[in-house]
Amino acid sequence: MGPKPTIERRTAILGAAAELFAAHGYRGVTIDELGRAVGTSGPALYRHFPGKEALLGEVLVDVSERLAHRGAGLVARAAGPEEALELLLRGHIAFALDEPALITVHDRELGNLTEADRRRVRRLQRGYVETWVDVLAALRPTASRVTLRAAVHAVFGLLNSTPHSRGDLPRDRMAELLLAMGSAALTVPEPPLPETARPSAFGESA
Amino acid sequence: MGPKPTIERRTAILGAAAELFAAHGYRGVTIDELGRAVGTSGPALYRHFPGKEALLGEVLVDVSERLAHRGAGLVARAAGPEEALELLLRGHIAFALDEPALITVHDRELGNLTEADRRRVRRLQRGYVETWVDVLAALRPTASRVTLRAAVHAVFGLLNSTPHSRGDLPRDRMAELLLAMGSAALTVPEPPLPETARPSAFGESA
DNA sequence: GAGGGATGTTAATGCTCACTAACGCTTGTG
DNA sequence: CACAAGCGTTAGTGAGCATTAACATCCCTC
Repeated sequence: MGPKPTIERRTAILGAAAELFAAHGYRGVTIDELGRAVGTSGPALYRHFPGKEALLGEVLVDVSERLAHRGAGLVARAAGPEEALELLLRGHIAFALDEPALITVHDRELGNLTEADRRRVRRLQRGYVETWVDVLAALRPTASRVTLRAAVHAVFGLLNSTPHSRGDLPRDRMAELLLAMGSAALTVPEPPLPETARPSAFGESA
Repeated sequence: MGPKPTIERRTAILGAAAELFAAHGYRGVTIDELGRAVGTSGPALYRHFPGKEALLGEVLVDVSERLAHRGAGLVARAAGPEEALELLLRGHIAFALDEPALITVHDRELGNLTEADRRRVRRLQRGYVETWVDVLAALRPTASRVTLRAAVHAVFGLLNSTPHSRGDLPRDRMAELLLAMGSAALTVPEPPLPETARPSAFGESA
């Protein structure tokens, strides 16, 4: 065997890739930097991965799977939609706060994936979004799924802003804040989520 | 004079740069693509700009200035903080919906700027954020500015998600939705923006 | 204790790309 | 009418970088 357990090296590389891609973008990171980050030099990577694209693919597929699976699991074990929504929010917030690099890469690097990887990631993302939409649909039966989808994406934007924008706020304070803001945004109080224009009280043809 | 009014060409190049940088990232766009997008070929760019970095710089500084100036103007002409906040929200939403490429680039490409340009853009961004924080501080005197800053960044994340996530929702519907969600997020109802832990009723030393 | 596979290392190799050179057309002005 | 400036064009040119080659080492197995 080689100088280091091969599995450790693999995961070390994936971790470094996530960090570096998040910090400088996929295109802004070189193979040599990646190698140096795990204590080897450049081309040693090719003993573990077929290439740079494969690295990004594995990172993105992994994040997407974790989000989608955890999300589905949380909803499954929730008593009702209210609880499910809270669990989804808390779960996503914890993820965003604890793995900022993964969230950043997940948000930005879709475009640098192989066609095949991109399809896989998109499918997983869609599934995750639909999990949220299902829960919301139970809570707001009058809103269209199109609207709910847009709302969910908007809340993801809110929650995922964390890696870039968390100031001096301690982690848990930030988590509370995001939970409060996300809940509030998804349960808009007065004019409920704007729907298709109400049909005129006078019928279709004037 | 040349085949085209030089000013038109300049703005055409900047427009194409914004679109292309938003679509493929700064690093993912070549000078030749940029030229082709405005009907010339590659190096013609250098008749108008000193280089690729300068292009990105001009785009980003311009967006940041427009946001900051418009924001300050809106607040100045508002009657009170409630109205100011609504104007800020509506203004930012209109910008995000009408210039998705600019918002995207503004969000993602800070890291590819010259030191000098980055400083300028950061200063403008800070100013814009402080405009929002000032307004919010008037509305929620008990919240710390640190918390308010975090909340403002989070709402920017929500509003700026539009370019990536707007589904089939028509523009104006989306605008309403974002306004409702943004307002709700910034005026969290029950547990107000979480603040530093309330000092124990029993005093400091147990 | 010899062989072989898994890992690494340092030198190519070859492509992409920002930027520069060298040269041409067009147009407004003396 | 020259002619100079503005604007473009097509060929370099040189750096950066992913990937591959060729060669060394270590450790597990027989």
